Amino acid sequence: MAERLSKAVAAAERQPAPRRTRNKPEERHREFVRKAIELFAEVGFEAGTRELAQRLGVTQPLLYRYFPSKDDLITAVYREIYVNRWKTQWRDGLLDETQPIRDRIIAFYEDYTRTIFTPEWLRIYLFAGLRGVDINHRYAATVEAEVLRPITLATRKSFGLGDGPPAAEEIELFWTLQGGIFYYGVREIVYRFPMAVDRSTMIRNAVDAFLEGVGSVLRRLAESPETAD
Amino acid sequence: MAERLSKAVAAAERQPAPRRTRNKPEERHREFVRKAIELFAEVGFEAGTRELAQRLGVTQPLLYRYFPSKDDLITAVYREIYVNRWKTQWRDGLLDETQPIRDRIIAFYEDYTRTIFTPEWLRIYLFAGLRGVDINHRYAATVEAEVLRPITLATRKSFGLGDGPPAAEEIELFWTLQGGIFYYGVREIVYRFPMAVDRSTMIRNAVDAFLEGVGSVLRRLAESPETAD
DNA sequence: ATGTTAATTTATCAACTGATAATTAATATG
DNA sequence: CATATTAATTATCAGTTGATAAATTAACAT
Repeated sequence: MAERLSKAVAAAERQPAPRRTRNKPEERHREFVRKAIELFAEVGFEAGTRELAQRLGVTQPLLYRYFPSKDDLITAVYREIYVNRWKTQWRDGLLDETQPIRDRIIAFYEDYTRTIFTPEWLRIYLFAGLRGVDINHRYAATVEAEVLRPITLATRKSFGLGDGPPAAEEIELFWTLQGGIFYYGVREIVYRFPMAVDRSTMIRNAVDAFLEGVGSVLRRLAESPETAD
Repeated sequence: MAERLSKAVAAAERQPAPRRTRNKPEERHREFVRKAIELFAEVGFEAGTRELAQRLGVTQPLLYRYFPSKDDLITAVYREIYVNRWKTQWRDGLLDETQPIRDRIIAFYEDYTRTIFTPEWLRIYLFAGLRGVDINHRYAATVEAEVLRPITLATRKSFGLGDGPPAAEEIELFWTLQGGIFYYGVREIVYRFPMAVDRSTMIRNAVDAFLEGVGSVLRRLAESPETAD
């Protein structure tokens, strides 16, 4: 399978040295990362540096002038996707009390899924998780601090409940909603299931059912003593 | 001179071939698959056949007496995990009307997560999904037919709603619950997050909130004409 | 033009990959 | 005990991998 491909590649590379024109280092750097994201999303991190070079129309050793090792390239990929694409306005929108809680949560998930429901975001996130890097830990901590805590507090408030720091059990409850929506994306983008319900409808129904039912559980948790610590 | 000596020493020290005793082919086959599951769960499918052979205390070419190719070994691994570990009693339990719907659903997720919340099950499932094999499609079809449809129908009934075939939107609603619980396992087992809430509590809260709120959405869907098709 | 600098290429390494052929030895069978 | 069978080994191949050193050449300053 890979043999035939490599043979074709070898034939193509035997060309009389296309001798690419030079580029500014910064542009190159960004270009490398961009194409690396594309490739890693398709194949995973085992993708060869030669394959990447070929897609860039460049020789393989050149990559090592810009990244000391393949791992450093991978790190740059992480930064680009999971740090640079985070929007601080998500938190702000969730805390904007001029809007009803339902609208705020739905608007957040509409925009959030627009950001992360791409092969690049989701596939590389799962690849990273399986690899055991700490990206996922750091990202989840951000989600909890910037999204789930605000959602929990805002929801509590909308039910007329106290506004102390959210208990672990409360946060976990909203993780279930987050996970349910996230996994819709995994099914659609990663597993490539034919989805019978469109994204917006799914979000609306999930949030409606959740908000309708979460009140009773939150009330119970507010009354019972904190068991989890 | 020194080289010749070291070469002689190396030859002498080259273990006198531990020469494993023979085993029955069937046992070997099962043993290979078992250890392959272990290895693939750890490293992924790029795990080397030599590493596997070493863990089995066996030479690498021997693997090819039992599996024509590495891909055939991987297929055997899939079968073992995702076909052989499926319990038909899950469906039966969900349809057992002598029990309240809440108890049925909680009991199901308790047992189901006991089966799939292992590194082997979850990691290999994600590896397979990223690889683009059809395992995940087939498995999801089973989940939908054997779990989500029964849950949907049973829940509908418990709310005194009609009992026609479930609409896609209804099924999708229960996929959100399924995905939320599934993703708890991914966070715990794959990402290795320190979980602040134990599995049973998470399941109970998630199911309670869901059942409390799902009624209103189901009623709305029952009244409005089928938009999704 | 001329020389300097650095971007890019060529050539190459050692380690590792899945897979095959030939050989050895343990077991069952007569 | 002799012999056939086959489980398991050794040896090896061809291809791929990440990475390094040295040679080349494009761009730019003078």
